[in-house]
Amino acid sequence: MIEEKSLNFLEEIVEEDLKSGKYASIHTRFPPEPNGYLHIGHAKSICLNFGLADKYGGKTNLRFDDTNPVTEDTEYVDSIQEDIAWLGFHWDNVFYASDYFDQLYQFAVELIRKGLAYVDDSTAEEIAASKGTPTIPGTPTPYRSRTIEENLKLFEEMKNGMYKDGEKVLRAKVDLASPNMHMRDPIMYRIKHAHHHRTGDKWCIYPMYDFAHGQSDSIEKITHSICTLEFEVHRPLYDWFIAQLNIYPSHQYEFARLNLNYTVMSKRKLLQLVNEKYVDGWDDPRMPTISGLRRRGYTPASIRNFAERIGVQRRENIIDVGLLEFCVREDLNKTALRRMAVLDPVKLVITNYPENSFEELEGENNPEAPDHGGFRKLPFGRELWIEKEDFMEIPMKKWFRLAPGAMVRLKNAYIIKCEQFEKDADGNITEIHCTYIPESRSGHDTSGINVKGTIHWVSAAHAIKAEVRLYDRLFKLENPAAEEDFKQSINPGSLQIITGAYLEPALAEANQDESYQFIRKGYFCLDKKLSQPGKPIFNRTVTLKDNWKKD
RNA sequence: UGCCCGAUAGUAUAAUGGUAGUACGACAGAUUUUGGUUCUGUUUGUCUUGGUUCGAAUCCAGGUCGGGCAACCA
Repeated sequence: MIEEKSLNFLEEIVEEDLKSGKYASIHTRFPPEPNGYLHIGHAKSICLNFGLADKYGGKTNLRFDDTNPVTEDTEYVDSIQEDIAWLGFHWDNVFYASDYFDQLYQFAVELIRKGLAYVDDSTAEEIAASKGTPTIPGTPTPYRSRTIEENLKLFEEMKNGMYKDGEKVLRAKVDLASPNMHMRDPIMYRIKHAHHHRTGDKWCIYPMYDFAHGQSDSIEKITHSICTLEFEVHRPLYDWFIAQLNIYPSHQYEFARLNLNYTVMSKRKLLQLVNEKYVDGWDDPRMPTISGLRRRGYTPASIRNFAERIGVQRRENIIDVGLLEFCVREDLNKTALRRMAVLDPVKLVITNYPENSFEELEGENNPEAPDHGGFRKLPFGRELWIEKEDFMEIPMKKWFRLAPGAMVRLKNAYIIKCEQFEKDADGNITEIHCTYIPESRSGHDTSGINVKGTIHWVSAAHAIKAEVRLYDRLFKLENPAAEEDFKQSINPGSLQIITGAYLEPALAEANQDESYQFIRKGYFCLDKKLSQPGKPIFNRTVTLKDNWKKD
């Protein structure tokens, strides 16, 4: 039987609107402000907006909400488009709120003509004071009663640059006593003599969010304008402007934004991490940005699947990063090529294997793929590198790996037995001596010996050296944003750089578009920014799930 | 304090007046040449108090708790 997947509340609304004939088709939009890079929270919104349109045969616009030239930049415009495309979504149009500045100005004039807007000369402090408090109604400023003619003249003078920043604003005349603070004569336009990344110096007045967003939606005939919960109180204003202007009635719906534990999700905080060099940039692999996740090795499919699994609701939530990690493991397990890499090496000598003699073994590329994904060559010899942590001088209970006298399987090779080991003056293990069982070669094992443990290795004579970067969560606390200073909870060990890792030779042909599972260690990919031909740098995307419980 | 929104296992998310289900996690077992994958099983939940009803997670009322709103930010 086929279980029908239940709809989220927005899908229900859309289906109802389509069924009732309210709309023949739907049109959504994704409206980022180009003042920072997109993060995983935006990915949720992108998947929602584009996903809704895809599912119901509608369209989605990308619209840059660029009404504040002081914080916005084309660098962000470019990165945003790159990230959305990388996630696998296609927009119907790219628009900018600034495309509508002329139209918006006309809308404002129209409201002035209707007596629904006025120029206010008060300072920001005076306006704030006159708005009252949630429990005390606001009071009009002396400018509220200006005539329509005067307002028309002053607003045009504002546009023509006759006033300095902050000298005047245009306000909507709504209701100073409204219990909703956003209805107490909100500011529509402010003066900013600032260069805009698209309109240059054409304008010195810029519309506020409340007088740009809904109007832009309406101009584009957006049917379902989906935003996050904090804009809920703006909805009456959104509807008011549309009603007073009598323009296309777009409707706003709100959902709860994504929160992830052990990270921060505000552009302001992420910008701080970048500016104050706590990270390498917006695309640092520890950042929750889309570009960071991409550099880390996350796949578009894993992020889309994550967005699907977390769902859409109106209640506040904090998602466990473990779910994101699950999604990327699930995806990479199916596709990543298996390779061997020793991150923390110790020499292993097979004393009964001839010196200066090598043989070529084979290893499957991916046990999950049809025909094992093919095989790659694996040179084997007398001297190998293995992981330090795979040897214990005094083994603990349930230890399956190497220890004096113990036997393990070398992955895709032979069973070996540990005969002795050498230590330096400080007690560090420097060399392990084993004997191998010639009849135990993988695929041709006639030894009849069964071992519990299998470890990875690389031939010392053939290994290539590489830098490997291991990442941990950027913050020590589940909810760093709740702290007085979120930077206090930065995890000092979030990046571990290993310069002397040994990789199997097949990894010399590693390419940037592929993910690799370093057997028993995790999923890795080349760092697209720092890796050089001949000097590879690998990023750990995520560890393998570790069910082994010591003790 | 005024207005708005929300509350289902540890975390998310279903059940749309009729058996509280699913995923992740955790725990146990099977399989395994990755202590991976896969498979099986176990565990844990309707914020509270009333009301309506044959029947309430769902509808109503009061309470509790959490979030949002008083930027010339979005």
